[in-house]
Amino acid sequence: MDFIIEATIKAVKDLYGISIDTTVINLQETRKEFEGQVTLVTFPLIKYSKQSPEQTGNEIGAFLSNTLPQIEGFNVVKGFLNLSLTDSFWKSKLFSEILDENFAIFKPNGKKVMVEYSSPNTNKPLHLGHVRNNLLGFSVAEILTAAGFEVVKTNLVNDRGIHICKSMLAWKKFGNGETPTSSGLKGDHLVGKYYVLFDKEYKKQIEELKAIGQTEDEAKKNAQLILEAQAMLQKWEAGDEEVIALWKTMNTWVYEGFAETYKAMGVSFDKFYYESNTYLLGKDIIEEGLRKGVFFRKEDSSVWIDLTDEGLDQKLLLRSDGTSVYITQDLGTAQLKYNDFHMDKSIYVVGNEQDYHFKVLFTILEKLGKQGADGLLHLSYGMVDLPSGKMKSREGTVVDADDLMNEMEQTAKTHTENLGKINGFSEEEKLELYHTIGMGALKYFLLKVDPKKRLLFNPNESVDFQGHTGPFIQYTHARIRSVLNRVDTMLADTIYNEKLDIEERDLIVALSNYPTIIQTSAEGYSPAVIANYVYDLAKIYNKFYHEKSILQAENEQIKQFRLQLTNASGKVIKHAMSLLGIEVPERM
RNA sequence: GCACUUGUAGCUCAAUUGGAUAGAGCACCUGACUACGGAUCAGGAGGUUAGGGGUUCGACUCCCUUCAAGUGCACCA
Repeated sequence: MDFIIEATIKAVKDLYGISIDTTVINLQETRKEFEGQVTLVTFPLIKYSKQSPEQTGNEIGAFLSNTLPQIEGFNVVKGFLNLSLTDSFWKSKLFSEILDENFAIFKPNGKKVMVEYSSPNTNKPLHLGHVRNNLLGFSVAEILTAAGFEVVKTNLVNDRGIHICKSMLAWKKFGNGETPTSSGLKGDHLVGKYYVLFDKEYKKQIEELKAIGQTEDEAKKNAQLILEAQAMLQKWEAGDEEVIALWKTMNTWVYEGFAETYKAMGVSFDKFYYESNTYLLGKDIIEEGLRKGVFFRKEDSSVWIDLTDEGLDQKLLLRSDGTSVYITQDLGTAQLKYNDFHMDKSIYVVGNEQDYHFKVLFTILEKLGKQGADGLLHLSYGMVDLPSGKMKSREGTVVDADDLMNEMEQTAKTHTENLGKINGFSEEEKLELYHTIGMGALKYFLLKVDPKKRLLFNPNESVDFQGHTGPFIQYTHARIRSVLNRVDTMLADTIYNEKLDIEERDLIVALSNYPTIIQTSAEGYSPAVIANYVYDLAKIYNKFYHEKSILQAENEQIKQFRLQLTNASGKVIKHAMSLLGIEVPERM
């Protein structure tokens, strides 16, 4: 709508003799209850016009409809100037933009962005919280790619530390050599089972110690199991062959399990980083910071940074014994990633519980003057809560990712069978469809919510398949395909003499917004923008579909025109859904 | 206690980033042509945008304040 903005600037110049900036021009889509498709808000302009908002609207409206052939009429309601664009404008919008094969395809912008997401621990299987993280990360990567960025998806695997040793130790003590093969358990679930078992046995020991007079804190420190786990960690760090071998074995099980889950979720990565390789990094950055005077050393020789000027605290960066803390290795890893890829932006998809950590991390990197520091972003998302509150693995209230996905497929199966519309599907096709629909429902459910907001998931009320849902949009696509599959000749006519019906025009307007929507969602790193758009689009298409006959249209020209509209809608729906990582079926 | 985030219909979410009479879905009620797929469409009911104050032509949006919920404040990761 740039031409309207330009013309408005000219209008203000010609009418009132003042040059204005584009920023004071506020264009928006006209509300349904009024005539017109584009609305100019006149309030910001009245200080130049020195007229009432109505008067200003009328004067600019008259100017615009006189100078712009695309505008056929206008009306002013309060301070809002509603512009009606001609049919031929909207038709050419459809024929020359929307139906063009390059529609909504952005040229590469030459910028590289890294999206780090997933980043699991290798001591237990993934749960619903991870699912949100993975879907968000993947979708944001798709959206940025569509917006013209070169995207590198990375996964920083937390594969070492005391928690890993806990499952290792429990397996060694109580496992009797159990393996995924021998037990039939998925690798990550098997390892997770021993993590839980460790906790159970550990608690028992704590109780025993308390019974003989130790305090809670003492008991936690002195319990045999935790001492053994700590000893195991030390052995791991010392490179003890036996411990390393066990670690490798169990991690391999976990990776095999994760690979399955990732595949089911439909996410992927370009580069894996492992903390077992990066946990010692960062010490040279400590030296650098000390040299530059950004960090300081206390008498006990621990190293700190003072961030009180930034409204943060003093932060420990290196212990008095010279060993690193968490943020030390994050500093090192940030440097490593930059050295590897030289990206312009680096996005960390991590829950909002780490807001403070990332504020500190980014501030430090900035203070050090690190390259790429200005492109760092914490994509902070809200926790997934159950009606009972937070998920707690130790209390068994986690929603397991694999279980959840299976349930979704089962529900999809039940719905589909009840409707009985898939005659002729092979068993394989059926399974694929159930997966597509079940995951569509789940992904849409999680992605339609603004990332920064917390999300409530009620396992007892299954995710809907009707209304504002993934399957609703998938269904719209399937119906579009069904119509298109019934015609054997589709002409690419670009001449259309009939008057546009409201439903047709509304659809063109919605379709034409798509590139802007991609832009907006990329700028805000928000798949929810796409999700809400594609739902609106599907609704508008369904309205059109219901009101207008396509195959039985009044004449062949109208039929062909509506087929093209249908075709364009199907393509945009499919593309937008793909940005959410959701597939759309041909039939369902 | 301090810091950050959030609070919109009974429930789950929107609101073009300060614009019109705050919109959808679910649930509830009513209706839909012998037509291209009814996982659809149309209509009804449902709101003091947590409360109060302020800025503005205009506030769900910005500022102050009270309340409520969540998260973070380790020589843990």
